[in-house]
Amino acid sequence: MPSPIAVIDFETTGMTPAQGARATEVAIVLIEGERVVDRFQSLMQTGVWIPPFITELTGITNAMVAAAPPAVEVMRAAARFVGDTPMVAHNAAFDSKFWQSELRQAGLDAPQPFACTVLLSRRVFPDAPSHKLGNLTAHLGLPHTGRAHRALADAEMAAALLARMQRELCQRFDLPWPDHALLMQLQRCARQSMGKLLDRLALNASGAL
DNA sequence: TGCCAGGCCCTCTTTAGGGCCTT
Repeated sequence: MPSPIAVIDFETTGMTPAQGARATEVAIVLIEGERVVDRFQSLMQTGVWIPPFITELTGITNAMVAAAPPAVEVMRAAARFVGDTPMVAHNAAFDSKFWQSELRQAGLDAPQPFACTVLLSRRVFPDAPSHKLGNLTAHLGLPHTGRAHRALADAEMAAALLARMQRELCQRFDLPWPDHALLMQLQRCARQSMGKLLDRLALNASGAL
């Protein structure tokens, strides 16, 4: 049984917590292999104003978050949901910063390691015309999961993309189902060294080494 | 009501610049 991975997506008021941006919605999809085994989703109230262009992008309004539970409450529930499960996000540099920032403001640590589906997809599908989440999932023919730029739909898309890449790695290199540690290793490789790493793993898997 | 980051990767590179990706 493949070990679980938590795929997360935040909607926010801006690009970075360093400039005062806060989360407006979080969704987490727990997957084991290719199977979604659990989901967590909630809007959250931080008191930070949502600019109109963000509302246009996400559909999330100031009225919606005003009626949502406080961010501290939501993040504590999210942390309980994730536990120590390793995490994945599409452009993890973005979501991991909000994960750390929102948990810190809720008085919690964020010890979970993050792997990134953007970095991985650039390795696994280097010839894809675009590595934006929506474009890439459409290019690969993955199922439509709902309104783009809502947290749960995007987390489900990223989870489907991750599973597709893991299956691709299994088939292409005759590997066992790649775990989070291997995904972390792959995302850090330059394209050539990724090939060498996978060749070595494939030889290992075949018993040749 | 609105400002606009940062890490990664590629290449016409490495004493750098520009594009991609996330909201």
